[in-house]
Amino acid sequence: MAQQEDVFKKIVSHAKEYGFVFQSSEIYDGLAAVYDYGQNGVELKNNIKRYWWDAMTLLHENIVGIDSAIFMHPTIWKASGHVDAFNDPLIDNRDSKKRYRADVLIEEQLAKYDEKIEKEVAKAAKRFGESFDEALYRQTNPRVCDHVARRDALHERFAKAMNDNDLEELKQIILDEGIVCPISGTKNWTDVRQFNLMFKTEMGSTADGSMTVYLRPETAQGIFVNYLNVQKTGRMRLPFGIAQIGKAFRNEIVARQFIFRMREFEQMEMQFFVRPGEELKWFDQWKQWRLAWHKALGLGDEKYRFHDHDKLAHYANAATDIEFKMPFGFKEVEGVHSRTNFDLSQHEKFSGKNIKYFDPELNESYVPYVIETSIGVDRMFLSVLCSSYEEQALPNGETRVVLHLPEALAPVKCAVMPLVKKDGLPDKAREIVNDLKFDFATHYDEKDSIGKRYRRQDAIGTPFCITVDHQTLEDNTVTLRERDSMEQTRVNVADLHRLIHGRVSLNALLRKLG
RNA sequence: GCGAAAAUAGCUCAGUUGGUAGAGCACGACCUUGCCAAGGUCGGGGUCGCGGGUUCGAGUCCCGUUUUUCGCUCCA
Repeated sequence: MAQQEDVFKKIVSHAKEYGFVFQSSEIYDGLAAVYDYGQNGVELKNNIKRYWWDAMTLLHENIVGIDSAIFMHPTIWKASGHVDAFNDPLIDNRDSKKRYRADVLIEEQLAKYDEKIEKEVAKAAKRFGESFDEALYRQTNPRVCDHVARRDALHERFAKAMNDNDLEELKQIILDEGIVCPISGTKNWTDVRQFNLMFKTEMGSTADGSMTVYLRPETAQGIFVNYLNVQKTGRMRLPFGIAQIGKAFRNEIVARQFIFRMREFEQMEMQFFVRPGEELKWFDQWKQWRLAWHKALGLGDEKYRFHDHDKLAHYANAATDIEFKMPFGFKEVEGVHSRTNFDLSQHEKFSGKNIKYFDPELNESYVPYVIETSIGVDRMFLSVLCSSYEEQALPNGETRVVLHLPEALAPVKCAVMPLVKKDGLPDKAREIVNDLKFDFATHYDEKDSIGKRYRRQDAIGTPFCITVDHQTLEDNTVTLRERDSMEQTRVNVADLHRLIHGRVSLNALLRKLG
């Protein structure tokens, strides 16, 4: 394990050293859990997105894409449940280092009063031979009266504090009630803090005319609120899907593990709209399709597993994660959720608009059920990077660092290099670059020894190196060196395009998916 | 957010009891060479994360802060 974490550190260093990922605002000491993609990282990331987008929109005639805005009407987040679910008043116990939801602690205290009251009333009922309700109604026992009064007062005070979002009052209630940490048994509490996981900003430039808007915490809602626009203008029939790639933002309490959990991240989401009752069939279908998409990259089938959720979110009736074996363990890369008709029904309720789908075959209207596939671009990026990284011992006793990136995803497809920087070889190499550059990301490099240049390309995962030597000037052939095997073959310059294209195009990858 | 550790050149690191900031690699120029990280010469690059304090003097000691890593916690 320690060794694996060591490898992870090296991968993070490698990502920086070779222009894949930089920390945001580095020269200003950085910004926590925010990262920038460098010159090679952006290419790899774009290739991942293209692979996903094409797999969705080209291979499925009933899936189309959209690009919705990051800003959305704030009521959308009330409808989706994010405003309530993402707002928890939290409090820490300094002795046990445990964190609790302040409202839950107080609710538990209320429940204790209820227990006490119930106990006393039951005792009274037994003594006077009354029913429980009769005894409760009379409330003659002063101890019961006391508990009831305190419970009701607490209830009122708690409700007001929650309604006013009064965090100081919540803490005061916890102190006044003498609530202790169940673990440490102490009352050594921090202040109550609000952890709002949604970023807020103001829309409208004047102070009084502005409204609070949120940076979306997921891209899905942009699809839900547009589903009927797409269905009608695209004349879509169920089942159909809408795909979207875009940024989402979460003000995570703890964001760690490099780009695995960031505050600003990118999602690739596809919402698939189906008839009620057919959702679980489609859920299983999408689980298989999505796993096939991952496995086609050839990162290693054993590195994937499903993790079915036991505890389902309020909107779901089935959910699974596709987990990938990162250096720090199996981690969620993608989620496949059966979201029922929760989101669409909520939007119908909150917007007051009819957003039912008319099914011409059944001749009836209904709110469709939704299967969601949601994958984190950055996590996908990390899984590709981690599984590609190798420190390879060479027969000559040296070590090379090589990224065995899937060839279609590699940021640079080929590098053209003159064996020596004289005798017209650079000119010939430039000529080849000027032909290949229209179709492939092509590097030219004449600096340092040829071996060093090969290693540089290995380090960024370039699948092919093309070397121009003196023989090239005579018969127009070059050596084509493969990244993984380091083997060289002599090929005609005229064949380069075909040979490279056959290996690095997304087409080959997509065909594996049918 | 709590606790622990760390922060010195692009990278990896050294820097003694406090006394004028170093190495290797990388980078730039030139020479030599030519198929898997070659050699030589010269050069650029650091207010030692940031801010205070102690001291004649702080990379070094103290306090605060930021960032990173690890553990806990959280993840609708």
